[in-house]
Amino acid sequence: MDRMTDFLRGRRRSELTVEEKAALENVISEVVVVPPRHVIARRGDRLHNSTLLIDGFICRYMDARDGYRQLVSYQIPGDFVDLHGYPTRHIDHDIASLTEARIALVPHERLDAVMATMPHLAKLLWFSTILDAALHREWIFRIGRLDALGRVAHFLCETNLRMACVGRAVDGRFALPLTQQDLGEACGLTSVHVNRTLRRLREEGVAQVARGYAHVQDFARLARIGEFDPDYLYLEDGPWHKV
Amino acid sequence: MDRMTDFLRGRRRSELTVEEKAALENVISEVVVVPPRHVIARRGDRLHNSTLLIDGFICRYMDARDGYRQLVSYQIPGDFVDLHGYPTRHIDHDIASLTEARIALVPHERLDAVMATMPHLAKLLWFSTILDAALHREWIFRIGRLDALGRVAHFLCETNLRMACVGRAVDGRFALPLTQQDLGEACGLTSVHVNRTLRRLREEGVAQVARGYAHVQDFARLARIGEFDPDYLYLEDGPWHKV
DNA sequence: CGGAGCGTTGAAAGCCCTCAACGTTTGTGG
DNA sequence: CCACAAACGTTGAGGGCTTTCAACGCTCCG
Repeated sequence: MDRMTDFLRGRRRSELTVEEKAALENVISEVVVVPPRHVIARRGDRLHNSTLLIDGFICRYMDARDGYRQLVSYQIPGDFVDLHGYPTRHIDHDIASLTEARIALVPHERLDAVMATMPHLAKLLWFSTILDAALHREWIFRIGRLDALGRVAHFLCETNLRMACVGRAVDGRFALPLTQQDLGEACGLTSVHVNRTLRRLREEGVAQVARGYAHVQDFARLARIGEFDPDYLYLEDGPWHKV
Repeated sequence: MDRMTDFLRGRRRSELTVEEKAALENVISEVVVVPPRHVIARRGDRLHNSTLLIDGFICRYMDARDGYRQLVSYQIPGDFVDLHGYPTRHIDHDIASLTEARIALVPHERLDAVMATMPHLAKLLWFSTILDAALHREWIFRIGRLDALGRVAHFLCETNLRMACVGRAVDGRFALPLTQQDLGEACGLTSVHVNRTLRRLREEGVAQVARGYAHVQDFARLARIGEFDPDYLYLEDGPWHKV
């Protein structure tokens, strides 16, 4: 079925035996399709499954009192959406689809079996939640220390590499189905200022974002603007290390 | 020796058998003392041990180009400092002590043994790294969506509960050995503005921070200002739920 | 073809930063 | 125990980046 093909694809420390690959396919109980802009889970929900994203975009966010929200993460194909809900049995933020999304359900009992019998595979699952935490830290840095131009640039660098990693970016072009409002919620900016910032990047020939797609024309310059270092993505050695 | 006494203390999902407690004590190979304001590990280092903080304060941070830094986390007694370095074997940010700190070293081979033979305990270790990620998400929210007053208030709420959890806060009073510069680096503010913000909290009788100590006088109001919901700390039912 | 959502642009206001000066505390050595 | 220096804390004034508010154009889909 190959529904797990993109899991940890392109990342270091992701060597899997044949048995482990088979075991991974078998943790999936079913695959469901979620419509775009649909709330998948809410803060406080109890979980008995975790979900792996096969296709589409999903975001995780927290609401503020004033009605605005803050994205804390987004998931692309190959990402577990809420594997952290396995040890906690509970989620502490909201989850919603951005596009139509195909997600695989993974019952927690099956993960218990993996923990009990396949420690190396269990460690890889743990690793994938730790990648998430590494991304969170980088987001703290991005929002806490960079100005608007840097934040958007950093966001685009990260997304470009993550998409390339799972074979969904070619020559700096990739799907980016986020509105300027969404981008603002990810970067701690208003949609108006995101608009002005994207215009600057466009006018300087660094990157273009329009109609659900992004085109990074000058990755090196974008990375400089965003003080971006791909270290935290734990990428395999490959063409991305040249940037 | 009881060096692990504070690990996951006061958190849900932290029920341990006698054997597991003993195993936890045995993962420690040695205890070392680190002087204040001392760099413990640097971005890019390879790790063969993880460290548990027994006493003192430690912070984790990332440097920006302009010389400023962004704290991404700080650890108090009972926290693992870099357990995430076990699955990754590598750290992606800098770690330094704030005060003198007693830390326990945990060789990764011993964690391999736990993974292979004690899946329930392994799941608790995983859980503790997931608590870290939950804190990261809350920091993203804090910095991305709150103004200066809210950020500092949220920070104080979090610290108060975490310190209370390990028996180090009484009646809203606890050690806070961070300078205003440090607080700024944690909240994405300058030390000057932290100073003005603390003054406002002091003048309104909500909280006082001075000389390495904090005193939260009105937790409920502080929580309202900081839009603080303790859900993400996974606290046991207890007096903290009254706030 | 019409409407709703999204994107774009301008003007003005606000929050936080920068710069600068001075007061206070802490720690060290005489 | 005192003197001194360095680090930390405090306060004011001015400037800049981002937000807010408002209007209008564009795109996409029913």
